[in-house]
Amino acid sequence: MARDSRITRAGILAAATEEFARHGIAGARVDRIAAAAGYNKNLIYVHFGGKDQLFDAVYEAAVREILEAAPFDAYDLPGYAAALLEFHIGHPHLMRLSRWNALERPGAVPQTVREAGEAKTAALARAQEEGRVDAALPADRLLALVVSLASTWTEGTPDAEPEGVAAAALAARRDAVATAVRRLTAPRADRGHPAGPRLAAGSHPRD
Amino acid sequence: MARDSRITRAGILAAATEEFARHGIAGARVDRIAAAAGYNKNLIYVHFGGKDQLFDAVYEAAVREILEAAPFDAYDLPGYAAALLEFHIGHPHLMRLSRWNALERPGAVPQTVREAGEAKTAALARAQEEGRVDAALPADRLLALVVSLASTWTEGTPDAEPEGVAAAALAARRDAVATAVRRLTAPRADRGHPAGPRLAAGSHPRD
DNA sequence: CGTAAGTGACTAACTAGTCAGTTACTTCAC
DNA sequence: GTGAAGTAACTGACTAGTTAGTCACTTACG
Repeated sequence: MARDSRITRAGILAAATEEFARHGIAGARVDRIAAAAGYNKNLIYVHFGGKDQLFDAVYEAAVREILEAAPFDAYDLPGYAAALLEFHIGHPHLMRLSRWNALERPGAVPQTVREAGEAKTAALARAQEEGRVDAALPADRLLALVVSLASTWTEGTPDAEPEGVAAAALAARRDAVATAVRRLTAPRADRGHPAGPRLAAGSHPRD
Repeated sequence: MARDSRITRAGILAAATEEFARHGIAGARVDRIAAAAGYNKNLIYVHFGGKDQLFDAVYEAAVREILEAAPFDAYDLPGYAAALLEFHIGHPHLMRLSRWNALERPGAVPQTVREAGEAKTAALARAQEEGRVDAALPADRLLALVVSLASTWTEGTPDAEPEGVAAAALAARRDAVATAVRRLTAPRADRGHPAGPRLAAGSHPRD
């Protein structure tokens, strides 16, 4: 029997990731996590403090994982979006955890995520200034749209399939996302100066 | 005291919508719904059958509402996306209900949603054949991307604000979405598509 | 007075969290 | 080496509070 607390922590974390991803915070059961990990329930309280703090740990680890797996590249946004989509399809847990967190804890964005977002925005703004990314939209808005495109067909959307998609379909979707991001972000030579505020023609869709 | 069962049903449904939108299925409390509606808990079981079936009723009603509020227009996709975003910002409940449903009941897409999606795809495919929408991507994939763009900054995403956004910020986001959708869907003359592509993008995103 | 609408009290099952006690591993005197 | 002592890891049993769902009964209305 393993008596190393690091191994125990890791085992509980793995079981908790599975449980939280599937059922969310309110739906997760501490007993189920302990049973799946093969440890006594009390260890969860000893090692993590409680259900909520266990979720914190799980989510934090998941965020760190995706930040490593899909590094941001302001000079290749289509590639970045494609990598993001591919990672989400291959690791559905992370997107589910993110969605649960957004729904069950409105406004509770982890520090890690916030910082990473700011760094991405800054890098994107730089790329826009250099003329390598279209500058019609400000960096923060553009980034949100790119990430949104990369989240198509992922868990938590109505278009997500319960089971894995065929490889061919996945490739087609990845290409679709890459195409969409390219059209959204490729610099447009004919458009002139990037500073001009030429948004949606300033019309009034609704009055 | 109202003794009309239709009024009772509506009252319970309204309270349940609020509760389910906020807490999801697992997190919702039947007692809370009954108390908020001002009726005895047992009426929920009499009128709806149980917690799960109550959620079904709530979600079905919400879906019908959004289908009415933001009718699909394959010839004005930027306007459609903008209207969708605006509706979601103004009525956050519906997006939250949709996300809860996707997370807590994987693969359980209501018939209404499925049918509406098929109709939209068909209409979009027609618009592509007519050359009024870019045809580089198949209709179903293109539609998913457009809806995804319209879901940026809505509930259930990390970018959603807990409280209402300022009117100016909302307008900027709506225009950003419209711009992105236009770039994604406007017919491109240089693409060498069989159907003669004509200028479809008018100066107004919505009529 | 018959019936549909509504109520209050109840329960069986569950659930997060606690706690006294046990087990295995390390340290160190001899 | 060896065994006593100390300690971190771990366990089983328990509790107090919740929760979905039920049921016998009452109320209002035509």
